[in-house]
Amino acid sequence: MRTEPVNGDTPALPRASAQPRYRAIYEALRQKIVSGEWPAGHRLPSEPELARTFGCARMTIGKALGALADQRLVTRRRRAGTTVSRPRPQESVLEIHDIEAELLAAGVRYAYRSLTRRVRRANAADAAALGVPPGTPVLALVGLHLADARPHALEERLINLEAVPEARTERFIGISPGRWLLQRIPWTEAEHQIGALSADATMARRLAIRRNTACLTIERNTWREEQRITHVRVIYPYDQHRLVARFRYRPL
Amino acid sequence: MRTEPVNGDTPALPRASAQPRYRAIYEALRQKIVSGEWPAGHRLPSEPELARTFGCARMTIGKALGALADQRLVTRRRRAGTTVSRPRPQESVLEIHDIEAELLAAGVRYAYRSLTRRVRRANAADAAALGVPPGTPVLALVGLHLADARPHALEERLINLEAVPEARTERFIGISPGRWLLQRIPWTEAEHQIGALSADATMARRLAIRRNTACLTIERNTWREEQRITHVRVIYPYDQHRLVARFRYRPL
DNA sequence: AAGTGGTCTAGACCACAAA
DNA sequence: TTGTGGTCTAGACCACTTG
Repeated sequence: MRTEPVNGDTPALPRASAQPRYRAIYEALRQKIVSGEWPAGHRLPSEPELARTFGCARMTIGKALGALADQRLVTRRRRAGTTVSRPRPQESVLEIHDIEAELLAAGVRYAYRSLTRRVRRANAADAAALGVPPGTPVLALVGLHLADARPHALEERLINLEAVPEARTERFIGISPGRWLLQRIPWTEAEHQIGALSADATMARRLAIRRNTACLTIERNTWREEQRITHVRVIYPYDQHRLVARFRYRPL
Repeated sequence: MRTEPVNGDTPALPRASAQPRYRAIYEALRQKIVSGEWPAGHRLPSEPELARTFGCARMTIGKALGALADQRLVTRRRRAGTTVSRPRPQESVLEIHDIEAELLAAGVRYAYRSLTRRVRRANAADAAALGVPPGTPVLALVGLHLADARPHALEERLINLEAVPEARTERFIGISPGRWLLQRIPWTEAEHQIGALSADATMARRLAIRRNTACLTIERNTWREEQRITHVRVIYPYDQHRLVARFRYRPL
């Protein structure tokens, strides 16, 4: 039992480096794993033991181990302890960015040009794509994303007017529907499908490419708390666009 | 100053629900944000204030706010406090899974069939793809991923033999190169490019599809701590495969 | 039954950035 | 200058799970 005035334990650390302590510990443990010194299945020392080793509180160890677990480098179970995970299944993550922001970042002039715009009651295809009952009022848009005035991608979009009634009168001049929606509706869930298709005559004309050119497609369904917001399919000519993503082990 | 025997503060919580306290707080705060009650730019109460509100320690609040920050729902800065972020840029994340695991999960028989296998010194194309100096010994593989004995995807792979010398003698019978590598080399960094192409005559023959069929391609470069491990391009016939991913606000 | 991780507390010091 | 988040501690209770 402690009854001293207690000023606050150790001086919270000398903090020799700018790096937080839990991160230094995280790096040290991670090194043991990626170097192979601790192979898959190896059991790490328990939290109290590591706390003694590193001379810190158990909570600090917990934070470091939690970070390793977040990255699937270790598996943690009560009683069973913390063990090195098997090499992660070949799985990674691709970030899908906003087209406009991406183009602006690349230093090209961006514009969205609306091609068609119709308010209608959802037909069978609309209902299937958007996931709403047939008859639901929807806004159907087709437009072009332009980079330096050249077609960059073709967008086909359905907006659920029950979820976003104010879209009924919006003309989308000078703003893409995606951006317009984002300024109003923060989505909470999204589903993506990435595929490929050969451009048909209409697509080819709109994108100024040859027929049957292989194109990349991204379809995205967006929800806001159970309610369907929008369905969009974006078509990229393959030779003009690639999705790129790079991943490090997350540096915390 | 406390000098009582101190048994450990409150009984660590009645724990009415199975849910940890920080998570309940996280959910409560998140609701304020996604409901619009706290719009973008709104400043949240400070940590000590929230601790009083929720009747818990500041650290518990910090954990909840940290989770919100991880998901970009709020921005945290010293002195400036915690503010609601602007609706997130249209950006999401696509998981790229291991082909074999995916097919097995779908309940189909999986097999890898090696088509060609060559050890050579990297030519210019190899060097560019794999990111090693020309002349570096590489293993070049072409193979098929089979689902229920039908071609599912075509894989073209280069392996850096300086990084993985034991691949020189491996025959990849009954195991795909990807899986073989994973069992040996945990990668720490990867870069992906997703694109589309029209199948040429060779691809079409190997995949048993018609020429010029639009295909989805995934290229992946893999590093281990600065060293290049492998480059792989996988080609999927568009009508047989789509990449799908769904994202909720991460439930913590 | 016992040991592990999961969570929590009350308090503290510090770094940083805004006022 | 000052208030904020970032980190840390020593200790505690609890839930889970395995031996």
